[in-house]
Amino acid sequence: MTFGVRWGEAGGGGLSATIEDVADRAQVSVATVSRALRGLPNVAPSTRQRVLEAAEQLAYIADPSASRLASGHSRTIGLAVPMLGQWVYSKIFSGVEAVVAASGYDVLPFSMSGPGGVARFVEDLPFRKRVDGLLLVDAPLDPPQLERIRASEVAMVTVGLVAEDASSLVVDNVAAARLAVGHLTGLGHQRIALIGGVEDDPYRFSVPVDRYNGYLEALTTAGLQADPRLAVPGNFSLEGGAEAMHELLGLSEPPTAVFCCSDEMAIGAMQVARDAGLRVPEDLSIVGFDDHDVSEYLGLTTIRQDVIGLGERGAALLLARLGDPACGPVHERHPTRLVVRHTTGPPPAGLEYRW
Amino acid sequence: MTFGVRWGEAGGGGLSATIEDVADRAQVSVATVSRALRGLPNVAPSTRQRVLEAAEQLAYIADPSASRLASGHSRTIGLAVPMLGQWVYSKIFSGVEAVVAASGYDVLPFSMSGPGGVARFVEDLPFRKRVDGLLLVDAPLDPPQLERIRASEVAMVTVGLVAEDASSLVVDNVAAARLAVGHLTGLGHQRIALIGGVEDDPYRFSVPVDRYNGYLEALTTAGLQADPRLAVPGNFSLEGGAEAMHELLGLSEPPTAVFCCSDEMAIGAMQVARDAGLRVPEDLSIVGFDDHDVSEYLGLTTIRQDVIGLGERGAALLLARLGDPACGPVHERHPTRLVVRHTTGPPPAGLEYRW
DNA sequence: GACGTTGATGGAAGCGTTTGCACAGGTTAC
DNA sequence: GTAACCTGTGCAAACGCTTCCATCAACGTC
Repeated sequence: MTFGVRWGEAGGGGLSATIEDVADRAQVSVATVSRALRGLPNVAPSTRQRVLEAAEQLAYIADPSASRLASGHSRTIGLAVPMLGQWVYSKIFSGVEAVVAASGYDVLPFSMSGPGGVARFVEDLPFRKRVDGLLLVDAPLDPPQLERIRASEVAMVTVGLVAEDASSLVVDNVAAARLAVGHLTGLGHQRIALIGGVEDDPYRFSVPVDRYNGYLEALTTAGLQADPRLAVPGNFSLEGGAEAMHELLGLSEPPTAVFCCSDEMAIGAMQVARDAGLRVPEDLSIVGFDDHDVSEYLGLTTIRQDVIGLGERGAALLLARLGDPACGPVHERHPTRLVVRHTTGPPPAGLEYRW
Repeated sequence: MTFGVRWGEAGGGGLSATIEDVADRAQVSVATVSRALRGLPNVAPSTRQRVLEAAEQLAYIADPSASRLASGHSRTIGLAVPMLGQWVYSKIFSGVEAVVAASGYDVLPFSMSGPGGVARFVEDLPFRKRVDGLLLVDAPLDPPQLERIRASEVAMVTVGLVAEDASSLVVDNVAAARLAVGHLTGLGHQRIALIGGVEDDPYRFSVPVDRYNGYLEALTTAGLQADPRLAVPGNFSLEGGAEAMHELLGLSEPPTAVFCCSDEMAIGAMQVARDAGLRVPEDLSIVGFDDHDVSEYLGLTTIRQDVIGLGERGAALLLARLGDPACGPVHERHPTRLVVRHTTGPPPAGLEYRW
């Protein structure tokens, strides 16, 4: 047992006060301290006051490990994303962190891009015994994998994929892509390329697939035929977008417009196009996806989605679920919208009657 | 006590196995299980083997709360940054996470931009009792604040500021800014603006101040006189950079070159300049700072610093310190370099003899 | 005035680990 | 052949909380 007196009003210096120190100082039992500090009922106001003062003077905070062990709750939520450091996920992260921190929970990040990738994540379930809830973002999991995660018995909210008995938050990537490409066909473009995900993606992320399908649908709607040579992988990175654009420009019949599945790829593509002497949008139209921070300043026409909001909402949903496990899963669709800026326009006149 | 038999080879389904279940199954005491699983010495190879198998069959993992409580170590490091979601910090984060995850530690993020900001962070010390070590990034702390954090007795590594008895990682922002501005003076510019931090920054972040000083030094070296109207705040954001550029263009004698303290601000500035009909670099040269992902593709001349590496190195330093608390603090300076791309050139000829 | 009721409190048993200590048996050193 | 050591193991006491249960006083109620 430690002596309360060690904790001067300076509030620091040495070992940390325990609940017992507070109890001694407030002249009550540890049980009462625990109740008083957590705002539980059945504590006399005067007692609570005394406990609060004692805790304040000792600069006491409950040891989370002890508290977790005793209560069985970690007051922590896990956030698993494909890759920390990618723009979209860092924004989602900041949204999550803000909401979670405000509620007194901790957030524990997991990057599924580490060694072993998603498979390793599902194999190890590294969040086991450390989180109360898991926010799983854009993880392309098959049913057995989902089942394995579900068996770990943490509350789950998924973003970007739907899993029964977990709440989910999705954006309709198919519709959004259709919208973007429809914008191009509406302008009169007939030769429209797509810069998408990874070729033979081992992870089978759904985002690029959905956007690709939306692209196809929009072409069909416009009565156009898809040319497979116009759909090239861009790896969701600037470099990938640039390479893809190079490839497209090398075609015998290059596109008059490009739909890029992310703004990063669009930026890479745009730069290559300009380096090649093409004017955007006079010679080539470009549409992106995400509405990256810089897109507005680059004048990039794109599909806007509120990524920070996605993180905030996902976190809120998860916290609500933890607060009341009875409430069933909800499935929400988050809106996207087309933001027309200055990288899209009608196809070059000279080309219009080439076909 | 639970029966080992509940844990089929399926490895899941229901409550989680405890160390006691493993002990029962391996026919040893819990103490031996603990030692065997953690690779401690004085365990017979055959025993260890048996324990490992039992643990494997039960899909056992140690409960971190219990382990933390008993051992006094959380095997967690805290990462405190001014603002999650800002490009620089999300990159540092991803560097940290990679290193920390590989070593089996958890990382707990803190954003100092939340309610109350840095002051609140120092007041509450939210990482208390939850981390073994703290990686503190770009926090502008005064000595009493640093002292308060030090009193919380966590190992600390700082990035972007120097604190005695904590290891630190800094970049020489003064020299880097000098280099950037020296590049402009070398090209013949005489009217060089600076787009910097926040006016009367309540946080007193050192980064903008240092870069400003480097700017002044470079001007002096070139025999130029600083014009206070040419130094405007840009808030380290795209929007701020854009506004700052507007302000600069409104001057009776606008600059021929601008040094921006971050690439984001440079991008905003560049866009405004172009919208105003200025060609970059023919009419206006722009230098940034950071080497943002998109900078290469925008052709932005900038100061490159390896932010991911900063995170990785900081994490490694912290882990080393935790592994061997005896090892003294180290202070490292991380290199920066000027990357000349296509946004800088000589000042417009017509203007050279205006002054 | 005896009696359930309610509110405030304390005692004590966990929670699942780690770790200091004790101990048995087997070596090695003289 | 005894003393001094290792090695491998188990026992049990922490670690600092939460929470069930019992207790006790004060309060109407009939």
